[in-house]
Amino acid sequence: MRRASGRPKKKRPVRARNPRGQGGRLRTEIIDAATRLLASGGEGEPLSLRAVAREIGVAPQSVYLQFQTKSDLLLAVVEMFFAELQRHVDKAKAGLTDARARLRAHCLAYCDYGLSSPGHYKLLFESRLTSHLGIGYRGSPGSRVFESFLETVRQCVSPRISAPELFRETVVLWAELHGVVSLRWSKPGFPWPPAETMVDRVLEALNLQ
Amino acid sequence: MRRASGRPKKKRPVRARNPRGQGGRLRTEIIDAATRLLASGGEGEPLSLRAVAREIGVAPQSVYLQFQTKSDLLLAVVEMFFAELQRHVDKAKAGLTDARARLRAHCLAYCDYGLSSPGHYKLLFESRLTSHLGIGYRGSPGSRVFESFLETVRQCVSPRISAPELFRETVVLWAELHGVVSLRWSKPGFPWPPAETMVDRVLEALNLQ
DNA sequence: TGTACATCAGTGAACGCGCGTTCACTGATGTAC
DNA sequence: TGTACATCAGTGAACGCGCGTTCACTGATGTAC
Repeated sequence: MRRASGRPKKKRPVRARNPRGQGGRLRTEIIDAATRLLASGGEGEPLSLRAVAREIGVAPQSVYLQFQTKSDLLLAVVEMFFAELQRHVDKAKAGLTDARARLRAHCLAYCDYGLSSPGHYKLLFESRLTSHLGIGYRGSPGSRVFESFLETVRQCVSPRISAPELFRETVVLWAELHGVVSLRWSKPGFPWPPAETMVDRVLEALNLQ
Repeated sequence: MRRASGRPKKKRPVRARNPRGQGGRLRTEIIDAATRLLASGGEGEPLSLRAVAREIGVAPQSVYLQFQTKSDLLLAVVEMFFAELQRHVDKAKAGLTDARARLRAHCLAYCDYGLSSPGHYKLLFESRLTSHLGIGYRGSPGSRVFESFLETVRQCVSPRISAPELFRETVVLWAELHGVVSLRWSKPGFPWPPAETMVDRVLEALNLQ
């Protein structure tokens, strides 16, 4: 995914403009470029609108034809990433029927997403950019992801458990998963046990395995 | 801690230069200013050398009299913050003798540090700035903090536990604490249960309470 | 005791950079008549 | 079938900003003789 040249000197790669009536394609190109940049520039640098334009070979102003501001672009990217995460998790569970196997697959896939796409994960769950983008809980781009996680946990616990208890168990588990991913990127020099080991231990401790 | 004026327009507040021979005082002033800026500008903005100079009322170049580069300044700040975190945790445990009470106090103090000083916590445990500052494990500014945590956990488990098992239990617990703090800042709109509730649940699950 | 000099804590001015954003413009393509 | 015109997908050029860093300089204070 990383560009061949260390520094892109060429400002204007060849790029045919979209056919008349297809200007909206640029929107997808922009989001894709942002995705690529965040995936490759794994160091965690913040995304710049100009870098996205450069990546596509378009003038910086052209981004404004599709997004009102940089924040709007980021919001669109975040929505894409949450959908991506959801697909990743769903795929991992596909075919599994045992509730506990499904939960374990869900947890491991969540970690895998964070560990293989740090740029994407950090934008979703660490960035100051997204915490003030209006992403709260109800109806937020991430809420579907959380709700599917909660349902997956529900299948592993007693049906007589109270809603707050289920919620608490889910959130405690989520915090562990986030810690596994986030700390690993924060302290790469630390002798981390495999993510799988940590996930299995917490599932066992919470009596979910 | 927040500055009275929204935007500091005045570029040159009155400031007496340090007496001859005391130029090194500026070093402390710089670190203090960085501490203040990170504490108040809680939004999570990255620290700039020029902002630090502005905060003290000194020219940007003056920082170079005390630090070779911005990274050196950051390293000094990080060391300060780790020491600060250690003091915070030690203070919470002071006077407690029961091993499990001490561990619980340690965990709650860790969360409290992260929740009350997000700027400091994020620099220590979320920033791209520090993960490449040469902060690994052995001998790193943060290793003392981890080792004291590991010792505190050790007092709560069977003396026959193996070293890798103890290490794993400690790391799993740490990941949970980090998740509790980090996710809360990342998703302020989410209906989080109290940090204490989550800490107590994971301690119970890990049979440490 | 007076003075030349070294030392020290800083500053003035500038460098080149990338950033988000705005305004006026271009040039190809389709459409109305 | 030809042509004037509207629409559309973009660009040229510039704005003001803050950033890390460098180089040459200043002016007060202490010290050697």
